Amino acid sequence: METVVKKSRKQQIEEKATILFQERGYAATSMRDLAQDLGIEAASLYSHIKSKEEILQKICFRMADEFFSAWREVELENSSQAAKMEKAMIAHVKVITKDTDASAVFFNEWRHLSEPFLSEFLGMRDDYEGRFKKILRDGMASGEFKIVDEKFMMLTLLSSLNWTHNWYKPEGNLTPEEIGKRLSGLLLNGLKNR
Amino acid sequence: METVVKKSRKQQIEEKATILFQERGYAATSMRDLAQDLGIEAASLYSHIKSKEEILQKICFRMADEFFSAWREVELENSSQAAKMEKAMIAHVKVITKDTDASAVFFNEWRHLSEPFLSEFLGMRDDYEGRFKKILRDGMASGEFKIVDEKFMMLTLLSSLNWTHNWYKPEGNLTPEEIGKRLSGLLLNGLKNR
DNA sequence: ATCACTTGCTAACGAACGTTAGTATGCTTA
DNA sequence: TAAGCATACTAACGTTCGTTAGCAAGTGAT
Repeated sequence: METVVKKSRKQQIEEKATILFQERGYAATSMRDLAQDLGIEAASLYSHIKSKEEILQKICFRMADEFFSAWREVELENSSQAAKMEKAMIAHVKVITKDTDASAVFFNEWRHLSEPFLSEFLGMRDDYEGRFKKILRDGMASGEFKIVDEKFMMLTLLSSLNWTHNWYKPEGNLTPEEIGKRLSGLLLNGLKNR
Repeated sequence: METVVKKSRKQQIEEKATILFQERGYAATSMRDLAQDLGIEAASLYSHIKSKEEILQKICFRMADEFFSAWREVELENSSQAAKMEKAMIAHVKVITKDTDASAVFFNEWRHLSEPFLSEFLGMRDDYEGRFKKILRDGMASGEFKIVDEKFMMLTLLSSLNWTHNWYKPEGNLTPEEIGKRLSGLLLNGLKNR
């Protein structure tokens, strides 16, 4: 027996918008496109939302929240920096794969945010990247990692992680957990001292 | 003494457009924006170009050409698959760093191409990715590389390479050659049998 | 001196854009 | 039964979009 949860129209709008923003990009998606996909008139959208950009804001900041929330369990890991990094990478991939459409919008369309949202967004991104850099720094300080260019390593690491939204398929044979493990294995193997 | 090469207006248009497309995205860049940056009227652009999309096509297919051209010297490398992969990665980074703006457009805006250009573009991308996969396959067949998921590895590899356009600065302390070397070192270390 | 080419303008086209105002209908709750 | 909320409509607003037509001035080559 299934429990049918009725989604509010507002939620339906945001979900459809996420798909369209991902497929065509924010700027190339019109409110009339969105309305048509929902079977209503464009003007009717405004009974539920304030503006087109509001939808983008919701998507971007909800994803940001999820990345930060997922970090909580990362902080619990204290055995080694390698273990901590693996946990961080797995957590990151889990968030992405839970909603690849929203992730694509998050990664590709944030620049269409207006101020002050843009600045807030970039601030959060800096914070998040800083957490990865800190693990690398701590690992190098303790001798666990080779000395490498911290920023270079962080960028390479995150680029591999963040690309997963482009190819992950829930029906594929790799679970999010396994993807995170493989990526950390791959990228940390060349990094570890032994 | 400097040699001043006068650039044709058409070329100036394409260069400015590249910058704007990179900054704001193709769809969010208007012909009036572009014209204003050049100090002329929007209508005047059409004395030099056929359409907005023509500019995008030029950028995308010129970049594609450069990636394929750079591959020629890769084919000369036959000592080992690891050496070949390193050469491929260096060549790839060199192309990206020679024009990071055009690269950004190439990577992010190709979906705004109309048919048949879109299909042609995707075909070329498949071809190019196939070349990386082949090096991996050959390396695994010869025992040089560990057996891994070929597609997964190729995607991870290319995502690290392709992200460089986002952070590379010509005035930085890393040369394109060194970036390619470091990336191949990092990603291939975990891959090699030893 | 003429021709061709490059470069640019003004004016305007039809289409699409995000959004607002005002109204109507039906459902749920008090 | 009344109130309030969710939902959707038609009509239209002012703006911006990519693009075209037609014209004009300057430059370099023949």
